[in-house]
Amino acid sequence: MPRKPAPDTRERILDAAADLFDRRGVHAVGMQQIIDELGCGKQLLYREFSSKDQLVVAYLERSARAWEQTVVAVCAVVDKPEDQLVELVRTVQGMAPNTRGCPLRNTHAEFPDPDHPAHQVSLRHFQDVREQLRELARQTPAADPDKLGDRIMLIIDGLYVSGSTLGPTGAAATAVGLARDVVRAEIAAAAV
Amino acid sequence: MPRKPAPDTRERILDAAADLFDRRGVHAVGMQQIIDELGCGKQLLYREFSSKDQLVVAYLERSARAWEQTVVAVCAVVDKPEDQLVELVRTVQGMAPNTRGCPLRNTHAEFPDPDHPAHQVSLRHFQDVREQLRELARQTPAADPDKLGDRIMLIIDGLYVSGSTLGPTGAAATAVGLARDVVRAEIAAAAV
DNA sequence: GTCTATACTTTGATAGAC
DNA sequence: GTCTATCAAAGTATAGAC
Repeated sequence: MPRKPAPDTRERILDAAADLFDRRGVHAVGMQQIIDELGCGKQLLYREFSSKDQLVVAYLERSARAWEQTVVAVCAVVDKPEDQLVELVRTVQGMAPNTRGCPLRNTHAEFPDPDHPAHQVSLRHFQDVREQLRELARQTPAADPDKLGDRIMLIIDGLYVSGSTLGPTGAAATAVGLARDVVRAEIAAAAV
Repeated sequence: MPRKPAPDTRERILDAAADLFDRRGVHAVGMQQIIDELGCGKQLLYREFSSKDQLVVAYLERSARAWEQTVVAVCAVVDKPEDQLVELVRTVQGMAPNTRGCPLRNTHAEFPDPDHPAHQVSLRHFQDVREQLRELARQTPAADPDKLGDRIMLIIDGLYVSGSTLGPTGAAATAVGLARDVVRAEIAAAAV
């Protein structure tokens, strides 16, 4: 084992934790497993995250940030807002099949207690995403932007679920086409 | 009080278990809680279900049966297959907001291990539903029935997720309208 | 002093015995 | 129906390596 400067301890812990949480679920992963995976001591983990709940919250916030970055990346590559919406769906379609679904959705399902911080953080994320998609839709010439944003969100939610269970050839395969149709229809309705 | 005839023991146990599982999640509910809810002895429960896993499987199979009955009920009330698809979405929209989402989806998220019986039962259900929706779509004059069935499934999945998190005024509010548009578009495409 | 590794305490669950 | 064996996991504390 090399020396331990460990300035990026937090990130390394989150890397290991996220990998395990994503694959096996939060409840199924014990703190000891994360420690074993890291090859570090218990002290270090509990120094950074004083409880499992806090670790889970950090994991969720990080997953939420990853989504933000996805949106930023898509918007940087694609010009028109209407194409950005479709491209977002395509991006999710590319990711979902290899995973167990959206980390935030899965963790939300694992923590039904409304008082639990993990529940609150994920719920907040869903509200943010909805507003974000509506905002994006408002930049298109859609007749009803809020409706369009909500429909894209519905498609993304369904895509995550279908894609992670039935795989890329399941119902998820139709998501991008559906998104395109939805965007087109809403813009056509405005042109009348 | 009459002696123990208990022909419906299984159902009574499942009633109590389903109620708790639906509201708090499977992992969060202990066998003792179910027993307390029933007011019965532990023996009785373990006589019917020799382990928690078996109880969970029975709970899932029962939830799957409930879905089948929903489909049957909708098909009995509504005539045309194209209307049946839309009505199914409307039915889910009516149920989802008061619940924590689809019991099968939630439990699936709680048991990521592919070897776990709960995982397998729920996965099987998703495959069945997909085939069922495609079959229904084949009875419509849709241009591409399989695509139509898949899109309805995607909408239902998204609806369950959105409806149970953001509530009936969230993105879920657009689901029925979207389903109607999708059905119409697919039938219009066939008329060309 | 900082990090690893391990032992220990407490809690809560399944499951079976009486 | 209560009582108990067993086990796993969250945290805490401590002993020891660099």
